[in-house]
Amino acid sequence: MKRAPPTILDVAKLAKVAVGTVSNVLNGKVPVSDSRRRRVQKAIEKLGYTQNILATGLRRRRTPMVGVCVPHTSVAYFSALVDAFEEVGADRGYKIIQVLTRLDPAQELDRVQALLHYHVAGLILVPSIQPDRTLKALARSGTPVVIIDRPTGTNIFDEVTFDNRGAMFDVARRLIALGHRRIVLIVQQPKLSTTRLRIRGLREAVAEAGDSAAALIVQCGPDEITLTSRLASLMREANPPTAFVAANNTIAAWLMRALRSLKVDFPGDVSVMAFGEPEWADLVTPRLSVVRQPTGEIARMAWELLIRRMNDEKTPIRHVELKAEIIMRDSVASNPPRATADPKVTRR
Amino acid sequence: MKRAPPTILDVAKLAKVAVGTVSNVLNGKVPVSDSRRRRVQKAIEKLGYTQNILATGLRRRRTPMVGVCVPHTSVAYFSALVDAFEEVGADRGYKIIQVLTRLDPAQELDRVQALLHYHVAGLILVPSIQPDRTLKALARSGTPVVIIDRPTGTNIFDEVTFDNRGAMFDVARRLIALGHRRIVLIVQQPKLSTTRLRIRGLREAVAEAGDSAAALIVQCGPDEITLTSRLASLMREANPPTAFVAANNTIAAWLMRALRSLKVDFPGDVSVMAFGEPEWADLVTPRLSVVRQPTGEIARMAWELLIRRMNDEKTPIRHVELKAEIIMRDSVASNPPRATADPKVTRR
DNA sequence: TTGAAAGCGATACCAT
DNA sequence: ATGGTATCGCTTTCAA
Repeated sequence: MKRAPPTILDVAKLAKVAVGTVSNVLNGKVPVSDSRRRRVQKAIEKLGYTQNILATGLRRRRTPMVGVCVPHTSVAYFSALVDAFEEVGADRGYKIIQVLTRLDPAQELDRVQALLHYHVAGLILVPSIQPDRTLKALARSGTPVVIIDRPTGTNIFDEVTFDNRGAMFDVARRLIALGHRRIVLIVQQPKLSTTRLRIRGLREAVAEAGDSAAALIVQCGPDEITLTSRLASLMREANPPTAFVAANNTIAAWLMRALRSLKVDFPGDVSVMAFGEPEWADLVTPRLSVVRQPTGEIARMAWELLIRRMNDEKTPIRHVELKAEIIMRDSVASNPPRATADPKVTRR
Repeated sequence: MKRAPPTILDVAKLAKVAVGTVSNVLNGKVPVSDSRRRRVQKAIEKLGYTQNILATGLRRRRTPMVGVCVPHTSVAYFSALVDAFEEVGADRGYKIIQVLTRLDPAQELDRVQALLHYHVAGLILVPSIQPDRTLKALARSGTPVVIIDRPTGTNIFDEVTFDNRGAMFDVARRLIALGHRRIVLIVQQPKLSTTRLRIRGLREAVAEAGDSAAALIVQCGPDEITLTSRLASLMREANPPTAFVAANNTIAAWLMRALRSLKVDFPGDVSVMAFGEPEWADLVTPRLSVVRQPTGEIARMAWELLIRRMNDEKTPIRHVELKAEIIMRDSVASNPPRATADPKVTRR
C-alpha cells in the first residue's frame, strides 16, 4: 500500500501555488499572504506531507540534527550525560542522536565522519585517547563542536570539562589527612587527558605531604580478572596501599569484588573511592564514597555553547571548567583504624 | 580555511572520466576498466573526496544507517542492548545511531519520524506503552523494522522478545516453593506488554498454588519517595507481603533503599528479586537475585532479522522468543525463615 | 565499458 | 508577495 510520499510539488499543485511559496510557508522566513498560507497548510494536512530532510540538507548543506558522541553507555557517567542531553536539547527543533565511539580512535573517527557526512548542525564529543585525526576532521568540516569531559589541550573548540586535577587533589588530601600514606589510583587509560590531570592532582597532594606519602598508578587492564591479580600482588608487598581510587563505576565494581575475593577488608584495611556516582553507591556495604561529576550542568552548559556557536560560527572560543563534588561515605575511614567505643579493641 | 568539499564532479574532471564512471567505481556494481578505475581512485585520494550521503540518499531513497530506539540508557538492560548492537552491527557498512524515546509515545513518534525522514535503511525499536501511531508510521514508510523486548501483539513486524511470562512464572513458583504467599510485583508501567505478561505469569503461578497465595501489583510512581511511602503502608497491613520483584534495576535500587529506610530486613523479613542484571547485583548485601535477560542474544538475533529484511523486504515475518535465566542469590530466602545451625534461634 | 543527461526533493534568487 | 528556474551532489537510464 505504500506509494511514493508526497513532495513539495504535490502540495504546490493541490494548493495552486508555486513550490517556492510552499517552501516559504514551511520555513516561515519569507512572508506569505494569509489566504495562500491557509491553502498550503490545508494541502499539507490533506496529503500528509512531510519534508524530505535529505533534500533540504542537500540544498542547505546542513541538517537539523545534533550528534552526541560518547564512548559507552555502560559507564554511568556517560549514560547520565546522554540522558541529560536528551532532557536539555529539546530546543529549537534539533534532533539528538547518539553514536558510540568505544574508546577506540578509529571507531571514533569513523562514527564522527558518518555524522559529518550527514552534515549535522552540531556535535558534542567526549574525545578518545587519541582524538587528533577526529579533531582535525572536525575542524576541517567547520561544524560547530563542543568538547566535553576531556580537555583536548588545544584551543580550537569550545570545551566543558570539570576540574579533575582539583577533585583528585582534594580527595588525596583528605585521604592523607586520615592517615593514608600509600594511595592507589586505578585507571583504564593512562594517556587520557582526564587521567593525566587526576594523576597530577594526586602527585601534588602527595608531594605536599612530604616523603611519607606515595602515589601509585595502577592500570586495570581490560577485565576484572586482570585487575584482581594485579591487586593481589600489590597487597602482598611489604608496604601495601591503604587507599584506592577508581576512575569510574565499572572499575569501582571490579575493585570491590576483587577486594572481597582477596579478603581485604574495607574500610578496615583499605579505603575506597570512585569517580562517578552510580545508582548503587549508597546501596553497597560500606556505602561508596565518590566524586560526583556535575553531569546535568555539563550537559546544560555544553548545549548552551553549542547553540551559541551554531548561531554564530565565529563567536570566541570558550573553555568552561566546572567543579565536582566529593561525597564521603563509609568506604573511607582513617588509617590506621582509630579506636572504637570499645576500649578493648583499641589499636596503636 | 574551509573551502567547499570536493564533489564527484571534481573527481571526474581530475580523472578525465564521466561522473557516472566515478559513481560506478564508488559503488562497484557496474564494471569499470582497470585503467580508469585507477585514475579515479587516484583522483579521489588526491582530492580527499568523500561521498555526500545526503545526495546519495536523496537519489537512492535510502541511507546506510540503522536507528536503534530505546527509552533510556539509565536502565542497565537498555544500555547493555545499545552496547550489544554497537558490537554486533559493525557489519556491511551500516552506521548505527541511537535515539532515546523516554517512555513517551509522543517523543517516540517524534524521534522515529526523524529517523524516517532521514530514510534510514532499518530500525530497531523498543516500543513505548502506546506505540500505535509510531507503528503505523513505520508500517506506512515501508522501512525494515525489528521490534525488540516488548511484543506489539501485531503481526506486521519481526520481533525478538524474551519469555517474560515464563520467567515470572518460574520466579513466582520458586518463591512459593520457599513458602512465600504474598508476592508483590513492582512495576513502572502497568500497560506495557511485557508488564502484562509478567503479571500473567505471576497470577498463573499463584493460582496454581491455590487460595493460600496472592499476587499484588504495585505501581511504583515516578520516584523513590513515592515508592517508599507505598511500601510503608503496604508493610503495615495485617498480612504484609514477604517477597518483592522489581521490574528493572532502577526500581530494584529504589526498593532496596526503601526497605532499608523502613527497617524491613531482607532476606530475613522479605525476599527480593529484580529483572535485569545490574553490575551491582552481586556487590550489595544481600546479593541480589535476578532474571537475567539475554541482551547479547537479543541484539544478535535482531540484527540478523534486520539484515535479512533489509535484503528482502518480503521475507516472512518472524517472531523469536528467547529464554531468560533466573539467578538466585542471597536476597531470596525461605519464608518463614528456616532454622539456622544454631538450635536456639529456631523459629516456628 | 563509457559518456551524456534526466531526475531525486527541496531552497533561493530573480524577475514580476 | 509570488512564480519560475537554476542548483545542491549523486545515481541511473539510455545510447553510443
